[in-house]
Amino acid sequence: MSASMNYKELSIGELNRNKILNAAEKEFALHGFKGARVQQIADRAELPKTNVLYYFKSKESLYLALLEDILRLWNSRFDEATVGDDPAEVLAHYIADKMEISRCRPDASKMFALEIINGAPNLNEFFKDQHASWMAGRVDVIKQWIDQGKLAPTDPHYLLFNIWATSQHYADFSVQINELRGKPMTQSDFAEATNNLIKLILTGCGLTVPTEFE
Amino acid sequence: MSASMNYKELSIGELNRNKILNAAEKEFALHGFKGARVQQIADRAELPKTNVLYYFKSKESLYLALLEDILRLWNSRFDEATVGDDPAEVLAHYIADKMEISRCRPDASKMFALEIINGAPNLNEFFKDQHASWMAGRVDVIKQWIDQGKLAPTDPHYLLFNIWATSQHYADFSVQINELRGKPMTQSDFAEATNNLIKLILTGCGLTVPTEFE
DNA sequence: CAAAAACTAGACTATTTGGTCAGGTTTTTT
DNA sequence: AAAAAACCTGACCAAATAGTCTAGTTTTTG
Repeated sequence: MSASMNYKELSIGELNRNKILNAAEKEFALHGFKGARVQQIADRAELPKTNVLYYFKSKESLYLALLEDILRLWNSRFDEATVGDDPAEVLAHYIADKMEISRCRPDASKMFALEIINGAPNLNEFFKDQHASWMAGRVDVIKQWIDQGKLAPTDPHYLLFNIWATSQHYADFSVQINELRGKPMTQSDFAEATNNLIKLILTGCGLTVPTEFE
Repeated sequence: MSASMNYKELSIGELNRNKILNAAEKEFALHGFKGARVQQIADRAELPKTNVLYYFKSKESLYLALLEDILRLWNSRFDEATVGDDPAEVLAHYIADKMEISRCRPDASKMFALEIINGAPNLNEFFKDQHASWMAGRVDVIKQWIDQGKLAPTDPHYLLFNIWATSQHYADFSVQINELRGKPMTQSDFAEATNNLIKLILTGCGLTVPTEFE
């Protein structure tokens, strides 16, 4: 991007790159890496296929660029929580953040789900190590909360898995959810589901739901 | 299968069909319908590709045969529960059954997950209607339990979604779970996770965990 | 305004893919 | 044992696919 450009306007390149990334996210979310077709990404982006391969040198590099973007979504306030924080506040906000991602970025969630289901062939060791050490840190904080009697004794791993599973389900399984509810989830349905989930998890941990999520 | 055959021995055809179905379940679970390759299914089944297409006339019909098998897995005792039953017993067993599927048939669970994430293009209207009416019936029973004060008030839809999400997560995201735990889930880990989950869900519904799951 | 850089895109290619065919062998039935 | 049915498989084939090449046009820069 040229330096003379103000914040409003994007160069043609930036614009097309965004179009392609958006289209690719949808296609990869629908069909996974192997199943997605460059031509269909191009069609969705309303560009010739050659143009897609001009901006991203291969299907794989496009996929990887997207995956990197998506991994950044996972960052949250919970990352910096310490034993001094209030677990009810921290966990409630963490759950709410996760639900917000499911509502606003369902395709990102689906793409990540497919990557994991497929055996995570594109998540490199750096990311895995980073993720594992994040986990270790969070497990540690939760254990300390339990030791201090702030939280009912429970396995911290399972607690986190349950939070991820339930929140991501609203994105990954949205087709089934909409079919069974008979109507799509509105923003206020999401708010209701979020409070419901916070209540379930927090109650299950012996915590009181913060008033803002009641 | 010929009538003269005893229960022990399978005809060549039955044997090969099983080999193919097992191999295909793995491949479809890894790559989805579009991403799976007939050649790789054949390799995994240790048969020539032509042989796969001898038993199943196309990749699609193989996929559909498998999907039909998998949908039968979803049947459970909960299907026939009525308002007269004990919700704690019924839900605890339902959760335990779901966890057992995740442990024993992870690839079936993954294949189903991919089908839903991909927009359920192969689930026909008959199945969807059947599923929707199952849901309506179960929602009804749960509502009656709530009306009778057997269960804390909660949205029955979200309750079921949460049960599915958490239990299926152990199959669908097993790669991530194993990576973060640093070791694979053993059978007794599953038993522990099951009891943990039952406690979470039941406590969240104001129920007491049946002693067999404590 | 001229040169350079960025962008566009049709034609093409090498490879992969699902699927067919034809001519076999083996197993089952009568 | 003969006929029929079931099973096997190498050789193909047409379509689809990721990616290249080349010859442009447009935009940016000095």
